[in-house]
Amino acid sequence: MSEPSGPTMASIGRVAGVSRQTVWNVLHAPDKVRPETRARVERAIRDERYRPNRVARSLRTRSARLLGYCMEPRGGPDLNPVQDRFLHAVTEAAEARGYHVLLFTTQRGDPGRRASSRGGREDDRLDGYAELLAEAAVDGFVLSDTTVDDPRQAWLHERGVPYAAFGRSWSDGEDPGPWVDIDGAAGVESAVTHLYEQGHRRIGFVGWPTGSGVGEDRVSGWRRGCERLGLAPGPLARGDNTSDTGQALAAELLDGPDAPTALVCVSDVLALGCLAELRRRGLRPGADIGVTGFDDAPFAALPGVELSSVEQPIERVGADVVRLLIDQLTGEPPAESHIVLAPSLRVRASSIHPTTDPVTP
Amino acid sequence: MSEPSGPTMASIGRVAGVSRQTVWNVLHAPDKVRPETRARVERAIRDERYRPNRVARSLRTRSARLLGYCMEPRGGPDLNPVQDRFLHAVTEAAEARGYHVLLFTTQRGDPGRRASSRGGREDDRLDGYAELLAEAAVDGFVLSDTTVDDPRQAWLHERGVPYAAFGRSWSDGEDPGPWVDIDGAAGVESAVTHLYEQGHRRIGFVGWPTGSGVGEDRVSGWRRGCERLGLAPGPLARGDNTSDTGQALAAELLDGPDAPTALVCVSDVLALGCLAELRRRGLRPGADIGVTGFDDAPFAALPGVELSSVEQPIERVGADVVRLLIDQLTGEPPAESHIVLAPSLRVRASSIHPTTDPVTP
DNA sequence: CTGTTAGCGCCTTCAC
DNA sequence: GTGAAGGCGCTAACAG
Repeated sequence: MSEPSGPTMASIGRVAGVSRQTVWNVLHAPDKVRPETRARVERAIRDERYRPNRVARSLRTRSARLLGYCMEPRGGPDLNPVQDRFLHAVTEAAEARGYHVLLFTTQRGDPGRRASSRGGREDDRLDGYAELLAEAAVDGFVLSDTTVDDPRQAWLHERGVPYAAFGRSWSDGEDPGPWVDIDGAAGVESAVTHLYEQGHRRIGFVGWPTGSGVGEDRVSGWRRGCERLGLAPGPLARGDNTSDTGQALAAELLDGPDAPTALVCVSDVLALGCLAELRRRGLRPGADIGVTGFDDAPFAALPGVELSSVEQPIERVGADVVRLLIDQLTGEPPAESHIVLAPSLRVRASSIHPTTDPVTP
Repeated sequence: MSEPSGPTMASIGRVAGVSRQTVWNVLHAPDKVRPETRARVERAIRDERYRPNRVARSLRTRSARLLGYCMEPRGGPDLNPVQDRFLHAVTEAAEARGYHVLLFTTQRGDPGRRASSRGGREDDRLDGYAELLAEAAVDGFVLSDTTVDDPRQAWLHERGVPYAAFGRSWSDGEDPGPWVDIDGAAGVESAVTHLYEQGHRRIGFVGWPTGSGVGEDRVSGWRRGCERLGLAPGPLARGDNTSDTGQALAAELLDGPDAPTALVCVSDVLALGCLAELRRRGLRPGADIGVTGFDDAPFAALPGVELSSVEQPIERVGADVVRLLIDQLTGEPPAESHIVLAPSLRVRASSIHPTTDPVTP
């Protein structure tokens, strides 16, 4: 059970014939040590394969050098490719600054207290965020999948807990803390512009139900794009984020009074439903009706799908979120606290009008 | 900078008018404390929102209660839905036993030493696994995406580092350590059986290049299934895991001497390519040619795809891997060290023969 | 049952 | 430049 516990500063000191403080100096203030001594200590460090014990360091410095990240359970088939890439980016960026990511989950939704499990009496058992904090297991949190007025932001802000979020808070008044987000409006607008260039003049929008900050942001990009290009905004249909809904909404728009020749969709899943509806009607995506999605989900690039989509620079988001968070932890002056990154359209067959495309000389 | 540091055992003891050891007893050996005293201490713990400091505990017990997991960078569009779900399952299972997951990445492939970055001189800088170990930052590792004779297993085994893997080692002789894996052969065999029941008698296989343990396991399930059903194994084609390759392989098989009426594919990505080739030829998946995939990737369920696929019980795998690992850490008697779980076929349109299906009364 | 005592490995003044 | 001493918060063996 009791492992023979690796080398310590003391053991290195013994080997090198110096005190453990000299070992510390060699590691943290090398110029304060005479070259011969330093060489001797460095040699011992290498021979013994010494590495400072992270736990002991954390206890002393009161910093675990760990960033908490809550994994939301994926309900149903997850078509969102974002979480994986984001986590990888966050992990890599954190490592570059000597931090690691600690994963956790929460069963109940909100952070804060929750009812006791025994007797129904009020209890102070704390949920995931509060628990890790109280245990001093992490120094701060990385948030993602933030929603309108996300309770987590306010909760963390009130307690002065360092955090940084992927996704703005969308709150009207308050500004709880630092975030990085994608400029969804700009992304959608670029899709509108692209479709315009492909010859479309009647561009519809397939969106989510009202109330979602992300969704309204994207709608506004569609409106703005149409306006800028001198187009009357085409018809708009809304529904929840499933491809079945997308199919129904596409049918609704195509059968409506002023049928669009192109559909800009708020998500790839909805866009996929649109593609299905086009196929059902014998219409060719791109050639007959232009379609674009948002997210650049993995399936967008598949043969037989070939969906044009707005791609989010997730790796960049992860790196920036980590920077925002760790700068707080190290007391660095916060250069900026809100970062908006521009996404870019990936053009595929679903939005290319063959005749408009100047391929043949 | 210096946070006013939350409550400690000592401060709780002061509030409750007892020594900090009594506080410890209340937490770890409640029956050793007189009920009144205990009540007083418990009340103080709640009032102060005390939670034991994880870092201090770790230092003392020499156990970080952290499991390391290396995030492999995803090359290109990742169509594999597994990592996300697996990580979530692992995190949840770990939490249930008081552990958390620590994420890290490695730039270089193999664990072990790597060349110095300065001067080319041999250096003892250690990579991700070794580093976390030397720093005592984790107690063990969870592996996934293991390959044939994965170097990580041997490396960890040699050093006596606790670990558990998702994926058997596929090594011929040695048995480096505990793993959980999916019975790929059984999964494929169930696909063969299902296609047989749909009326197919000539069943081809679309596989990966030889040499992959996972791939050969699945091929063997196809052979076994055909044999058991008294069928001569249909034609076999191999290629790398892209849907373009899948399309080419499907064409090869369908144009070959004894064209199959059904295609069992080693992966969903290859199966998707097969579906594309069928569509190109005006053949209907299911009705004309049965197709099955493996993994139950998110896109398999999409409308317009409807691919039958062998689904892996990832959540179960995650839970079992964690159990195998933590049992080692706590010195529990290892009940078993190799767990093989049965996957199950999810039947969708791509493998259902309409006339064979007894729907109409 | 309760309190005393001694570290875990590191960081950080302070003397020599 | 180098060494000595104290403490972060917890665990654990031992006395009272």
